[in-house]
Amino acid sequence: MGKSRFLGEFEQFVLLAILRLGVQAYGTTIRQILLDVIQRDVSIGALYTTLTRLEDKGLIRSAMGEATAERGGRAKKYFEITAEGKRALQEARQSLDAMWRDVKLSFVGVKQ
Amino acid sequence: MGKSRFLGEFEQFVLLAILRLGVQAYGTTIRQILLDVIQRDVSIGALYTTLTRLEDKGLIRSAMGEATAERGGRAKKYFEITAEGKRALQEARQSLDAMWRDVKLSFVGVKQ
DNA sequence: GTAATTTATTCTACAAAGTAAAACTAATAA
DNA sequence: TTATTAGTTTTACTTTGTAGAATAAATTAC
Repeated sequence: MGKSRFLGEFEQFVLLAILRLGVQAYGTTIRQILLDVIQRDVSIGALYTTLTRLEDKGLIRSAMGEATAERGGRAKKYFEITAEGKRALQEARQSLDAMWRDVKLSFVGVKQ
Repeated sequence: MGKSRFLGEFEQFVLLAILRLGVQAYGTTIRQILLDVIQRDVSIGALYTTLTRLEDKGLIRSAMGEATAERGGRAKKYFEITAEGKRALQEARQSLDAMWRDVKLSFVGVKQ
């Protein structure tokens, strides 16, 4: 079992992107979600590096799609989050929530 | 001005710790908050490295306290967050919120 | 049937952030 | 004048973040 390290911020974003894409999460769509939702324009190579690492840690798993492409192009590699991945994501969120709790009150000078 | 990079997760935690400590944020107290609130036990050296980097990026500023210690020991270095630091923190939060939005609904199998 | 074209993944290399351990500093107390 | 105490800096290394180029495997157009 993966030595319970912490999730990096980008790793969290990627996990969340996979979750919201559901069954059709693969390189290009994940990258697009990141761009659409948080305007984060990351190179596709950078994204795959993170995907590989997340899989090595057991936080996601992947499966190659059938080679039934219509308009040319290589087969897609689909990703989904594992139970451990969900757990890691929840933990990261809980920590951040805990740190933010009460802080908002004293956080003057910046509109929320 | 600091080339608007993204905040790492630990950097966010440190900024939040400083915010909630208010006027008495310095090495030891920041470390203690991290331990109390999110059970993150980081070495003091690691913390200072991050503090230094945050200051270099203009997200916090520091000031040495008067040498009026009572029971021996060196003067404290107090930290406070800058306007830019608050902004960066807000942005990081907004991105994470945006990515989490709607995800909760499809997030079955893990108690929230 | 082979050379584009298209869609996608993998590799390589480096920068930035996370982290610990040891060294150092500057006070007070014995 | 040497401990002791409370605190900060330095050094060194691991992990994450990131881009760009290379590669792969399909389809389509001569």
